[in-house]
Amino acid sequence: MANQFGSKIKELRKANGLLQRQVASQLEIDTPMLSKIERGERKAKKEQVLQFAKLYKADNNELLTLWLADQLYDVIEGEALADEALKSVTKKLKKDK
Amino acid sequence: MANQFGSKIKELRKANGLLQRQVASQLEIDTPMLSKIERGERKAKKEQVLQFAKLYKADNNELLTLWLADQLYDVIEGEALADEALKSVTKKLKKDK
DNA sequence: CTTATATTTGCCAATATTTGACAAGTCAAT
DNA sequence: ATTGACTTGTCAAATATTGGCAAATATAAG
Repeated sequence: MANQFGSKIKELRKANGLLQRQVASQLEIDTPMLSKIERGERKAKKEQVLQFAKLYKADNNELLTLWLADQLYDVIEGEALADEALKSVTKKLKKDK
Repeated sequence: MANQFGSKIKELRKANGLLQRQVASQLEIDTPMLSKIERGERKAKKEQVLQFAKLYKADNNELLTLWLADQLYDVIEGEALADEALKSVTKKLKKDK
């Protein structure tokens, strides 16, 4: 259930000595929602990812990458052909660029 | 708009000398729906992917891979960090295995 | 153990997205 | 102008996602 992004922002919150209550109010969500985002039960919005980065003095791109990777993972989770598909899309990406 | 899977099954349909009407009835959908799947406007169900493979005497895994890759592509389309995210998830996949 | 605070869980209604179906459209060949 | 193949547009029904609240469960301190 947990995902990379959620684990990361939980860790960052602790490292910054903040409570869910404090962070949640900054993002204008309630603490149950933040709890769910941290545990990967809900997906953060892209805009919120940037807010996390700012609050925690973390790198935008690092968090955005984890956040995107989680979404990719959701697609291939449990798929036998996951790695083939990843190769295929990586290849296509290079081609189009 | 077009995607890899749609283009492939359209090509396979032609190669097998079949009309949308004929294929659609086999899959128990209407021709507008098949048209949309072929053009990437709608997503086929996994079960339908297998039906396509059977009808067109094509390889299950090849079609399933394209179909999955399209879904991955939808996630990263237009994202600046697409390749980073792909790397990240590829890495995670290897690790978990 | 009891209280106080932090986090998590469960649930629900509002909203948004996806779906399947149909009618009408275009296009090419005759 | 008619026919057949395919595409486009629209719609309501089904499904999924969302945000928020109330209640449950931890965690820590006295």
